[in-house]
Amino acid sequence: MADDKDQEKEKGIVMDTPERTQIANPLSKFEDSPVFNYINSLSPIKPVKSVHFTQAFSNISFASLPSVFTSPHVSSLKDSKFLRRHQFSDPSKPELTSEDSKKAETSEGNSTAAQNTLKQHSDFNPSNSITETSAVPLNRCSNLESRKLNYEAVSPVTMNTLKLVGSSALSGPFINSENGPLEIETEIEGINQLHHGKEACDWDSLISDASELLNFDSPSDTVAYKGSGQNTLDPTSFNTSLMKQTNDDNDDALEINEGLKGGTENHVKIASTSLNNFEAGEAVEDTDNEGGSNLYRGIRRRCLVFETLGSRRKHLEDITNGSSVNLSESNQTIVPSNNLLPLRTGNDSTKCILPGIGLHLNAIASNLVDHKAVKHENLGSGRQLIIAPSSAAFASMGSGQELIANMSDASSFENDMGPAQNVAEDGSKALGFVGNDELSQSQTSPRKKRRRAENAGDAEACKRCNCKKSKCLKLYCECFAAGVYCVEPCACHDCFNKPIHEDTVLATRKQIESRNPLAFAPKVIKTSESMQEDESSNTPASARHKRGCNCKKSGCLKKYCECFQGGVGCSINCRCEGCRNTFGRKDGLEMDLEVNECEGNAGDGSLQMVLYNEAEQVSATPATPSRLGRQSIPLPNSSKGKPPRSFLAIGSSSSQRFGKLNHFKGGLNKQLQTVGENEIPDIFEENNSSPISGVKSCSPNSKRVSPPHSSMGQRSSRKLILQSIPSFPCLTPNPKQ
DNA sequence: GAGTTTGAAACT
DNA sequence: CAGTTTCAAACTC
Repeated sequence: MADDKDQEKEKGIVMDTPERTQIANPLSKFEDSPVFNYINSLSPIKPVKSVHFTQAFSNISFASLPSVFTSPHVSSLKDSKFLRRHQFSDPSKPELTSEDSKKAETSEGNSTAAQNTLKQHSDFNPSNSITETSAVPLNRCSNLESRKLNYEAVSPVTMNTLKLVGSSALSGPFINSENGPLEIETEIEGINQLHHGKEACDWDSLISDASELLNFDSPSDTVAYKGSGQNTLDPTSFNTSLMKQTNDDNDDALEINEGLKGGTENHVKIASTSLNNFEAGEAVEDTDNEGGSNLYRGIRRRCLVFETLGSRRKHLEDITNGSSVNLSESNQTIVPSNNLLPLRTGNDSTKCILPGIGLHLNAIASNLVDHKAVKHENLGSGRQLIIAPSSAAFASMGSGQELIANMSDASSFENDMGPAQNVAEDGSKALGFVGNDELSQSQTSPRKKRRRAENAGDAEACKRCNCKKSKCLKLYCECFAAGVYCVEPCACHDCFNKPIHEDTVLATRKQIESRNPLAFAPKVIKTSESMQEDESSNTPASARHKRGCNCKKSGCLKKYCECFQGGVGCSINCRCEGCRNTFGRKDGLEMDLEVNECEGNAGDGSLQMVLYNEAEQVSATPATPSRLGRQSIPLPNSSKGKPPRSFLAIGSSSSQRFGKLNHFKGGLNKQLQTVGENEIPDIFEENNSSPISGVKSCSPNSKRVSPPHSSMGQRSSRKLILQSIPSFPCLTPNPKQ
């Protein structure tokens, strides 16, 4: 324990939680046990140490976590999850260890049990390991946490050399407990809902869907990996495990975290840990070939992002408190360009992608990661990690195709799963983003970047602002408005919309929200359900602009018009003049026509394709821009946890399907962001009862779509699939359209 | 790439 | 709430 404290001290983290002490005793006892000693003797690694560190680390993580949660809304959701996991992990670990000890005691060959477990892991049969991991304790205890704990225990073994006997031992029990994923899923879902429910309540007034969205958002994470089906790995587990590892093996951590220094190490470590997790995930998932795993990773990443954020925050605080850490360094790491470039040599870059992105992106990233054994060596900080994806991650990638190819490869193992498609799609977007980054480095012109991005990604991969006077702290700034930090590709001047200025950003957000509580709410909200409510809209479109447009000259036919930009028809709320919005005029005539057209062409594959693709794009894109590798701005809780619009998905499936008949080419990008986001939830929501049918009918890729549904449809993963599926077509390298 | 247009956001 | 200004994206050349 002394060692632990020392380490903590070194890291500038003071962790003397009661939990720790509590844990400590049992552990020490355990360590003293002959079995433990025996095991230790067998393994070159020193379990005792590891155990201690694990605890310490958990504690550390604990400490850092709270800071993470300071950030509002989206983060809060995930954070909460994350936090929970950690929390549980902490307590559970002791249990686990005790369990292990128990097992060891019971088992004659004390070492045998451990060895067996180790073997299982060491054999590295990904599927096996995964299964085991996933084989969560059936206990309805519904403790994801418990599961997570289990995962934690397992993961370390799998990934690193079996250091933790206890963990390995633990895996044993769970192996048998393989439960239908469904059950687990439900559990998870329930939990998620619980978590999200809180957040949602704030929103409900504005958007009834918001709650769903929220649920969808994070749940999707869970769902995602649930959906993956059998093999569900808990990201957190990886994180924790990795964390442990990092603590245990400073060597490893150090290696990974080269360039990180002293006080920053804690945070950095966390980040790196997450990266490690990815790696681990890779190992496990590589063989897995299931989209779910990817999705799952997405979750992890997301957590990572938040985690990193939190850690970063804390880190900063620590630093300010006199820690040896170089603040500037940490901050700088945020900027991808510096550190990232060196890093990425081909494969490495892929890992960078991981950072908290949307599911799609996550999936992409995960895929990439899976296929590429990457080392996240230079990931200095969480931030870097987060941002890395954009610039660094793809820096190596020459062309979008390349990226896509990679992605497709990665996705290929997903077996025609929607996720794979998503991946590809995302990849293209990401590519665009990447390309932008690349370009950004060489080219200073934002426009150029933008164009490049568009070209490469086909859709604006992410938001890139060009603010000159607003400091990116006003809604003028697209990044800020979208609830994301500006990244390198942005050509903004005097930008304050960066993690470094998180406080400022949050304060500004609060201020703006105080003025307009819905300022950061999605501009396009689903109205399909509310169609009845929203009598103003006769149109079939299910989404409408929140406030409506005020166009005078554009006729609502250009992206100047927010309605058009959002891919939604104008509504009664609009004060536009001469509205000719192809997605639906104020009078709703156009929409009706569109609907008829769509329906009439139901038999026409091409037409359907068009519709579907558009819809897909909508759904897909939204996730990417903000999530694509960019750190989302933690929303102030005070704001009632309104998610950044990018995160808020208020579905409008119908609008997508019908309203998008129009050939909206230029405006898709943003449209996607708002509507698209919305779309997903909507589909999810509306199609819940008969999810697939709706999609299938219009989807050109029905094949791809249907399989996932059918196979996974029973699970909550279905939601995820739906979401991902839509996105696929547009991004695919060779969209039929 | 520069300049113009446009409409949202911010301000009064 | 209305009018004006500011701003940055969208667009055009």
